[in-house]
Amino acid sequence: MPENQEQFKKILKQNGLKVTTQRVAILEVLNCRPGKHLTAEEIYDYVKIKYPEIGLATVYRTIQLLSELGLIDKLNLGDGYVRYEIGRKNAEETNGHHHHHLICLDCGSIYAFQDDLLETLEERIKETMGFAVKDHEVKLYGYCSKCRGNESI
Amino acid sequence: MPENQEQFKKILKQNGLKVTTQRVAILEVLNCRPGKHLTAEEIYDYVKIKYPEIGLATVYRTIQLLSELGLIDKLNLGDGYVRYEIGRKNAEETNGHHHHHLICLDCGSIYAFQDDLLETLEERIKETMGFAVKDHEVKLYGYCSKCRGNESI
DNA sequence: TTTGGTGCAAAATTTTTGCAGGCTA
DNA sequence: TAGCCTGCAAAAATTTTGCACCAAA
Repeated sequence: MPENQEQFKKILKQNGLKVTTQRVAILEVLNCRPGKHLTAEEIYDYVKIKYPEIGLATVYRTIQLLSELGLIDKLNLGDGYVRYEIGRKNAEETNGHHHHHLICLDCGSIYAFQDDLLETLEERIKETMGFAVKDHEVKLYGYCSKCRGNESI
Repeated sequence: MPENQEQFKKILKQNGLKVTTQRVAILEVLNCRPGKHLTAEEIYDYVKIKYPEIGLATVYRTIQLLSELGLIDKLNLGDGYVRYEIGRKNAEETNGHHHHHLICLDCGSIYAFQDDLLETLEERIKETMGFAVKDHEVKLYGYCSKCRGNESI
């Protein structure tokens, strides 16, 4: 993550933005938790551990900024909270591949999986509807193995 | 929609719920606009045309109820609003098939398309992860034909 | 030094809840 | 008639904004 951090600073500067302690700290929180889906409030709580002076407004302003820069991804998992996670492009592990979410209707657990299955679909849509797909988001709702074991659904 | 309305009343009764003017009116608003994605406030405005006495709280309570009954679908199109549309199972036209959304990053238009492509994926997930998929939601972000014509993106 | 960024508090939004009265079954 | 449902208003919860001060470049 040190190299990741350098990358981040460069991106800020390239966009005429300043590198502040708060911005680095917020990205760090998300970067240390790939695959975690945090709400603004949760990010705020984590950042406060290291920087208790930070304000919630700054968290909101920063995640909006990071989201626009494509450094973090905004998620709506259907539970009424807007959530964020480190951007696909930045998380080394995911290699820039899309990943999607499995949401358990019983226990609420969220699992990630990767798949490039949609590529053929996206091409077809471009041909038939003239719509050029740039990004996608897939959510599958169902019951995870744990919950399927517990009860008979 | 008259037969649809009978069906709706039956469902309410089956669940021990009462058939009220407000509930019928709200479902009617959504039922008359298949494919439209309305926010609670928008639903409220439409219903008020016929029933000016209705309260916003009732709209919220009712859409939550209708959503639980599966009569309407909750949508998060990423624009910060929670939206609703008539449920797949009830909209005759869609035949109960899943439909997904194309969201234009430029003009914000939302198009629907149908596809059963995910079925093979869902089976694979069940086998490999033990996760039984019951429903899915797919959003594709990109640029629609109109916007692609206007500018060179 | 200059400009953008931050913290705080207040405001704005969106959604939920409590309660007295009204309507369905 | 009994109990669910509604409207209103107040409360909650989440996010945005204004402003004076502070910090990065």
